[in-house]
Amino acid sequence: MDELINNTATQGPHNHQACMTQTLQSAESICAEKGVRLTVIRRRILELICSSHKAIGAYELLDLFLLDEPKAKPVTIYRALDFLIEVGLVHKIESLNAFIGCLQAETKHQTAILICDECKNAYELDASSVYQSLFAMSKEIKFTPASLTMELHGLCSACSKTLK
Amino acid sequence: MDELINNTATQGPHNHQACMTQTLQSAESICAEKGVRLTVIRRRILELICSSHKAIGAYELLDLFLLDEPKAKPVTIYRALDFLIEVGLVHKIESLNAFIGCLQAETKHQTAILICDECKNAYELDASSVYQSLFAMSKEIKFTPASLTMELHGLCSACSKTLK
DNA sequence: TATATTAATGTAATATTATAACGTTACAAT
DNA sequence: ATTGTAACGTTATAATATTACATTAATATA
Repeated sequence: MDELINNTATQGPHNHQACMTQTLQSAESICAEKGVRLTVIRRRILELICSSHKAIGAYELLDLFLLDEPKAKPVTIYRALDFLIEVGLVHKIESLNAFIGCLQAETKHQTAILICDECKNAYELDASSVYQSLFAMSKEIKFTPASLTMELHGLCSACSKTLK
Repeated sequence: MDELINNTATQGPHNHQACMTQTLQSAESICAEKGVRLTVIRRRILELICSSHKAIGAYELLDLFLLDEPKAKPVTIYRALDFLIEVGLVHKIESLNAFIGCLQAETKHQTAILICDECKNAYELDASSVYQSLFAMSKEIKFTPASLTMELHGLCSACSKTLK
């Protein structure tokens, strides 16, 4: 059944330090398993992305990364992002040109991204059923589906209340 | 029931001149009804976008527009695009930073965009059922949905055959 | 009809996002 | 140790999009 992925984050404050530690450990083992290299740079960029659940832009990321590595250039960030996206550790939010960490990179998943336009937090919702139905619809008209981008903008629970 | 919108375009060659004429006439009446102005510039940009079913970038559009208006600047294009999108005559494809004309702007619609990665033609599929189900899922976790971006990449019928 | 008001456009500059090209270094496999 | 490949450094630039402010056109109102 479809369900929310990073539910701790949506349900209010969570232990973010633990969340990050877990994400990074998971990233290590995923890369080990795939035989790809989570270098110091890549790991650091992932860490920066995962330091919150807000979507972050490449140049914001660069600004943060520059604090460690004063000579870093945009391409350093984009290369790391390409890698992290390829491996499935990060998602790009196309409607924002920004990036979020993936909290369930181990498992093959078909998710919709929920973006709060107020606080900018982004969540992933498992939407397999929706994928299936859209893929089926497209196949009916002989379209061969490859990849689906699904981004739902709106207000998260907390922000909905605040703005009431 | 969900169904393909611009099916003539997916099913093979269609009378594109008629398709465009109809789209532009429809645009005129939509703007009249809404009490907004489809100026010469806006109409021309819409015409350029609708001259094919391929997604077109803002600067490609500018190159075409410059043939008429040699002094045009990027902002001219973006302003027209903002207007056309606002009115619902054009959609932005976020995953391509490109634009397509909307073939059913009269009727309120909830569509997925199908993008052929080979020929770049883009279609709209009515996906109300998918919208409903995703909106419902998001509400279950107290997320207040506002707008949904759904872009399915793959291969259209014609290109699937060709590449076989 | 004159005038005020708002919407649209002109023009220049610049911000933001992303990639290309090419050299160098680090790592891994023989 | 040598060699091939992957990662990174460095510079430059491409591609996408917006801001700011002046001017003109359209519409509304006196």
